[in-house]
Amino acid sequence: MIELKKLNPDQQKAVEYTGGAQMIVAGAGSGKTKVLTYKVAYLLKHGYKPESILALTFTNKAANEMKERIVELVGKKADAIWMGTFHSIFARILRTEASSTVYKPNFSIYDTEDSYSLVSNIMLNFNIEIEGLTVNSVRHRISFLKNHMIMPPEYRKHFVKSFKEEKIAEVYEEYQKRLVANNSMDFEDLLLKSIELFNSNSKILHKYRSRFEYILVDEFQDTNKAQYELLKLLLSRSCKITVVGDDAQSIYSWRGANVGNMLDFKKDFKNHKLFKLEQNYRSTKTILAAADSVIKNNKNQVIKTLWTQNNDGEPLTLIRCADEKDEAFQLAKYIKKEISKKKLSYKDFAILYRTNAQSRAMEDIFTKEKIPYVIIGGVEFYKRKEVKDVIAYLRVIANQNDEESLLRIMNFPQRGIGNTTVTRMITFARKHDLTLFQTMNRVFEVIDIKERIQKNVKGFRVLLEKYIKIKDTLSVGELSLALIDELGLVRMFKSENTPESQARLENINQLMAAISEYSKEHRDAKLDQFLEEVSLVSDIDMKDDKKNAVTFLTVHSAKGLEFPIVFVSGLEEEIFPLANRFSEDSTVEEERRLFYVAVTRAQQKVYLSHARSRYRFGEVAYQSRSRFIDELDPSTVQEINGGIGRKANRKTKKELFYEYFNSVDYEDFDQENKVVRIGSRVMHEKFGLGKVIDVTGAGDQIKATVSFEGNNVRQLMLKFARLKILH
DNA sequence: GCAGTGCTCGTTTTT
DNA sequence: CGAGCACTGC
Repeated sequence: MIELKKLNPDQQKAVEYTGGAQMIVAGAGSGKTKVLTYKVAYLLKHGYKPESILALTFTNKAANEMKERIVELVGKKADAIWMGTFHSIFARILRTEASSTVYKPNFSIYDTEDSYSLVSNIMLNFNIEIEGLTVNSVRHRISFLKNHMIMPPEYRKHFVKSFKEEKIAEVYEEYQKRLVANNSMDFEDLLLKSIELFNSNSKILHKYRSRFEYILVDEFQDTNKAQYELLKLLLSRSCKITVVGDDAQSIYSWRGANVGNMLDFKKDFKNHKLFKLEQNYRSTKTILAAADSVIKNNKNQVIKTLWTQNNDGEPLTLIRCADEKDEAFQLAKYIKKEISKKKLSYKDFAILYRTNAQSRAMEDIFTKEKIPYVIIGGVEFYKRKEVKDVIAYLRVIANQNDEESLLRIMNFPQRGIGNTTVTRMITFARKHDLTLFQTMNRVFEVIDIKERIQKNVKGFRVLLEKYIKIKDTLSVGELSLALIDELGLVRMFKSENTPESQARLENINQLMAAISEYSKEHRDAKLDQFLEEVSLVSDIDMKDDKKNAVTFLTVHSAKGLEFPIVFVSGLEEEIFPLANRFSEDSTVEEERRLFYVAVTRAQQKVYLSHARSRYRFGEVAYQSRSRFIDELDPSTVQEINGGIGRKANRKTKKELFYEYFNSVDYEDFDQENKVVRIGSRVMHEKFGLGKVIDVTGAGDQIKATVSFEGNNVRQLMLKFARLKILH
């Protein structure tokens, strides 16, 4: 049962208003998810059918959580609500309505990497070798254009003014053509093709317009032009829509998100009602004051005051560190300290950073310090090579037009179909207007391919066809299991027996576990459905909240989350704010909003850290501290002297070693001429401090037996081990 | 056609 | 520093 009494008066009013276009400006931690949840429950209570409500969120995780909470309030019927990200909802609609488009319902969804390789193939094909036109820059450009709804004809007409742009236009046109030929869409297409469909087919448009009687949008400040366009298309005359957003938390403009949508909304819906949620329930007064003191340096912002009844709380703690390892070590130290002091466990901590690369040092040190952690993002699970390879098989089995996936697996595992053969087949395919898959059946017609290799191609095709035939009779789980077995991947990785192949094997096993779990939960799910899910999940969606571990994640991934204690690391100029090659003022403002988001994730306490030097691009870079630190209201921060200089007397033995370890460059040490003797003290990057207990061999073959901390005895080849000899 | 080794290149953030 | 990548020698 829903009790509006559990809401504050502002929240209540926002829930109860159902008169038309509504905008809720909701500050960080002001209970916006709660309001949305109650609002949906309220709509259900007041006669809206679950299937007539469309709720759009930023991540699948947010959608799932919201749905769970609504189920708690109103029961199972909530399952019928249309709730998900823009991308997943419109993918679903496009599949249903595929017959009215040029696509077949089993279209593939290309991620950034797939789209990269498609662009790369096109550029190779077109022989484009122009200074400064890399595959990445072209891919970015295309993505940018699509995000801003500039299609090839318009691009050509208004933006092509140089030779370079002419070439980009050619690639862009071909890219769009190939996507259609591959029966595939990239992320942007999911939105753009939906718009196209609605604009070209009024029957379908009206079907959805009348279906969705109420639309709710979360994180409205991070919607892009196409998304806003879709909303406007779907709205009927009564304009029953609620958008929730906070301009101070707009951090996705690089992806085409347009805060301007918040202003446009006010213009486009003259009769809209504006609601504000300004009471924060999450953080301490000090944290809010600190966040506010920084964000107010932005020129572009809607002034609103966020207040809280929570305690003052502790000041933010600023930690100075020698370098990234020292930083990681100090964060570990403070986590241990907090746990021993307060009733907290590992899962109450989050370490935030600006770029994924920064997690590496943290991982090393936390492993050494035996602190459990989970990483969100980085090399995402479904993007790992071996995982993508298996997925590529499934994609081809589902959609034979998917040429990018077919190319991926053509010679994986190796079956004697090399580049030359593939190039010849593609040339043949283009000439005869066939797909690559069809060409495989006519490989005997392709000149210059040896009989032996023709056989290989035929064998590959027979393999695929076998699975294509049975794909609808087996569950996704059974199908994948049989496939993996036939490909012999497990055997392959086992026989390689290297650490890398071990890791790959692990990933394959994990993938199989995920697939069979999916199969169990979705008894009659078809392959297409599973693949769609896989294409649109993000790592944050897979976050396991039950595991007791410190969370490592980027500030972007942390959006919408909260933790009792938050560490914002790497607060250095060029890192946070990140150096921008095409620097414009607005980017610094976005970085500042990002900092605002980071700080306001915390409930009780914020630690800030910055390092004096840091490995970047393989060399040591000296860092100056972030301007955001200096913008903080000094009364909210307490600085402690960490790794550098003073107060060294307080350091533990271990700390001193870390510091020593980090303070010496390898070059300073003439390791060649240093002699390792029994009894030498050495430092190893992974194993830490140790003592040599035996030395054998001569010349290149010298091996040392070293006893490291924690009864860890290892034999190491001096040539490779890069031991630091301390004596 | 392919494996193995030098090379170079480049690193934001993500649906 | 490390992951992908083009080149080289089989």
